[in-house]
Amino acid sequence: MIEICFPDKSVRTYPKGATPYEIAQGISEGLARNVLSAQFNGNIVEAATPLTENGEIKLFTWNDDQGKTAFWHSSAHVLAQTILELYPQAKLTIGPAIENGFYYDVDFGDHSITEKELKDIEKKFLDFARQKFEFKMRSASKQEALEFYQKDKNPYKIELIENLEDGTITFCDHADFTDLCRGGHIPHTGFIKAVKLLNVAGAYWRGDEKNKQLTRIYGISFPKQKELTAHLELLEEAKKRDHRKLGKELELFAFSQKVGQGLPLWLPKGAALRERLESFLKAAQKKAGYEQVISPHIGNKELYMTSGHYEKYGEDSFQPIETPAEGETFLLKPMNCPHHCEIYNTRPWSYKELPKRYAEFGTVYRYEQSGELHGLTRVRGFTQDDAHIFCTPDQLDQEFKNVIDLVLYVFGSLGFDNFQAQVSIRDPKKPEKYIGDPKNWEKAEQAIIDAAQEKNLDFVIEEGEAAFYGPKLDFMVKDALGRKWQLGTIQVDYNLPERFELSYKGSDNELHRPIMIHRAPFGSLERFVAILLEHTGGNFPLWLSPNQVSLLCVSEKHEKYAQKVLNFLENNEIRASLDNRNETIGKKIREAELSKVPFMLILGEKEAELENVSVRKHRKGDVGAMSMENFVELIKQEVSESISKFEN
RNA sequence: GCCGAUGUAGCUCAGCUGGCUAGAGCAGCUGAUUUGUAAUCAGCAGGUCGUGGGUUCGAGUCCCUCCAUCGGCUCCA
Repeated sequence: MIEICFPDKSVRTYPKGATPYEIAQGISEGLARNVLSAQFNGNIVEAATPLTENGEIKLFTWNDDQGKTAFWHSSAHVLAQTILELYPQAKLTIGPAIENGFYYDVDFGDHSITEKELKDIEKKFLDFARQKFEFKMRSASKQEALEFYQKDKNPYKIELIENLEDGTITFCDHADFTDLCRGGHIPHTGFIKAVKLLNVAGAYWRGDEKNKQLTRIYGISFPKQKELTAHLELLEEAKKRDHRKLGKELELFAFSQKVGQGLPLWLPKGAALRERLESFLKAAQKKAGYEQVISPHIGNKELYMTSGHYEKYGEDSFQPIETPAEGETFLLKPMNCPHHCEIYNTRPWSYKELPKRYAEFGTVYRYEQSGELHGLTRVRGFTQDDAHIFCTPDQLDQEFKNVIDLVLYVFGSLGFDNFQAQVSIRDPKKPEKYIGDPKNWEKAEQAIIDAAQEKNLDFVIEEGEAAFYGPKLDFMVKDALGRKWQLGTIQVDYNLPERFELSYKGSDNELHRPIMIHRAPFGSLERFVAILLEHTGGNFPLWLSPNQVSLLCVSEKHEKYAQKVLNFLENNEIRASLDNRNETIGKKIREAELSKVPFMLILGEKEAELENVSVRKHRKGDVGAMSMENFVELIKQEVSESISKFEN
């Protein structure tokens, strides 16, 4: 007999070799029917794994992330089985579960998969799933494993196995299909009632551009058809919040083929929105002791040779600008830091004067590969809400934490509460990617981790995500479709101060190197506005709304009164516009609603007579009549409420 | 940059397997209407079908080039 401890700390005894499925059966048949996988003594096991020792168990169903992982992992097996059935010449590589579904990377040789073929694959997939094939794990020696795939002429699996240790290799069989696998399956394929293969994409073998490009098939599966339908509806809903669609509809920004790809044009309403974000941050930064600076859009090549950026990105960037006079070479500014270093360098500094905090809404240009461009989130010309802090080693800790506070303040003000903090450090396997003294790197990485811990940030550490000159603390936010984007970023840099020979006079009357912090709470105005659009669906907080109030006259007769109300609002610094077209009031309201303007004022006979306004709120409807003064009060209150919310 | 898909009026979309002067709704313009909380009516105008080439008696439709966009991969100072 073995003793099994449950999450509620209760303990029961079972015969040796009992499986999680049988244990679930002992609790209830319903649970047993729904158990997808389990965790035993901290390891993921299958529902059918015999347990032979005492331990703690957790049973997972569809409602647990681990249950979903097992479900999708198993679905990837069925997809692989289906692919080999329909395309016997295909070579399987890897096929994991992901956050929402699963994929399988396959080498189809010269064949490319079409949409129609996906349908056929889905059909066969469900055919197999319905047959309730059990997943069975078994161990194999390295030799056996290699032989299996040599027979199969699959160089990818052979490469994978060659990197595995003998004795740790396991296979999973279901039906007559076998795959190299670490385990973590649902009991049988019959649980999978619905599947949708979402798209095909190219993906490099082992993620390396130099390797062969494989075909990746993405899919998602569910235990009920209804859940698949709901998921697809959710995706449709998300598309409505796409910032590219909203940006066009709300006339915020546009792109032009003539101007060039990845070069956004800000329309009046979008530019006004940006300006409000800028002044919001400028005010916060002024309070935090920043000073605004301005630097030009091009810089001498020498500048970027000094900074090291030329060596790193010169070849893969916009190419240098040559002047008519020989020997002059300029580059489009790809970042502001070197300029700010030179601003620091304009005079000597005493330790008593540090930290210096130079801030600039600096527009930079980067040659992003064409396939990388994506709406406003990845562009070739964008404006960073950049600043560089030059401080002494003693000040680093406090300065860094102050910046975290500033980023949290900005995110809080705009309602980004579900961000993910990420400490981006070096890739230990690729030291050649980074410049500077490893000792400084260690110091900087530790400083960031300490600060993140002290600020109680819920953070993950990502290897290989650091900038080439230093580690970062990044603030990641998801878009409507769940893709992660880096918004805020804080970076510690020992490198540029060295390269630009920055110094300050210490209390010991000796020259010392300052440390530099790069930081941008928004990241870039472009990306920030994009993600803000996707989060709000275009329903901006009142203080940011391009147009806060639309005045709608009932007929042209009331235009004069409406004009008076408009003047009154504008005198009170409220952004308002007048719709005096010869249209019905119903139509004007409809259009105002569609344009997502927060407030509408209906102005007709009654209002002109009583000198008041009838207020309608976006998505809420009629809220009744009030005096102009009270309406202005209402607006001001709503604005100050949303501002004060993030003042504390 | 790579893999795959897409590109018809300002916007959203029809246009079957190639066949008469390329259609619709919304937006626009003109006129009528002077309107009370999500679309008043009528008329008019608007497209060398992303670009350049090719196949064909004939191309929006088939093939190729390039450009742009979308989904991924890689990259992201």
